[in-house]
Amino acid sequence: MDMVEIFKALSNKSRLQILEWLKNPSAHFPYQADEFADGVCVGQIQKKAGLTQSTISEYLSTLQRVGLVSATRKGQWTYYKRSEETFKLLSQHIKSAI
Amino acid sequence: MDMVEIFKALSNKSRLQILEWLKNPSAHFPYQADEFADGVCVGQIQKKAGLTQSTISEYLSTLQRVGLVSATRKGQWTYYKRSEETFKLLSQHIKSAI
DNA sequence: TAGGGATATCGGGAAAAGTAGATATATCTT
DNA sequence: AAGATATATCTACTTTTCCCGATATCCCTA
Repeated sequence: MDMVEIFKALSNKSRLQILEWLKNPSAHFPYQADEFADGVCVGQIQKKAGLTQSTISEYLSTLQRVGLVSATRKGQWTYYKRSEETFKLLSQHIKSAI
Repeated sequence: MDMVEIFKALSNKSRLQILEWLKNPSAHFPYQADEFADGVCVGQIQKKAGLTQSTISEYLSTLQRVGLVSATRKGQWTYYKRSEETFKLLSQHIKSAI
């Protein structure tokens, strides 16, 4: 875990917001039959965030690079969901190491 | 707790390092009779970090602004120490809210 | 009260991050 | 194979961060 990079990724209102939405997708995004098993696609997140497509795509890739979310490609869509394990480790790390 | 600002403060190698040192001052700084009751003074931190005095002073003030450390002025020295409560809250917040 | 030491603040140049528009790529549909 | 749709990447501009040197402020002691 590169702490500096993780904290950088978290140092942004929009990215934090996205992570919160992804914590409970059904509360924040339109109905999906699969109950968001793979997460939420870029377009939905973009619509809700109100930033451009390219910005959101980059933000998600930033979050993925540091391990806070994972991506699954399904056809023309890429679904992103939280990597809860990373959050757990991060929380522990803050308690023990930092 | 302004999460974005806290994460920004943590998004820097040197500041993270300082926080780690302050976690156990006697392991990282010269002997002090008071067992670091008020923390460590700016000069000691600066010497160890190898950055300029102005940079360290600013870094410490950044950490203080977001509540990660507290400062105590004693004569011409300012001692900084960790605010453990903030770390606890942060760790919890990451688990529950983000 | 003058000098000196410790810390804080100010001003700036280089590097990185924030964000957009344009374009490329991948995939689906017909 | 062509067009439409979803996402990723590239380029560029603006804002912020990283540090520094210089200077100001605070406090101690002779």
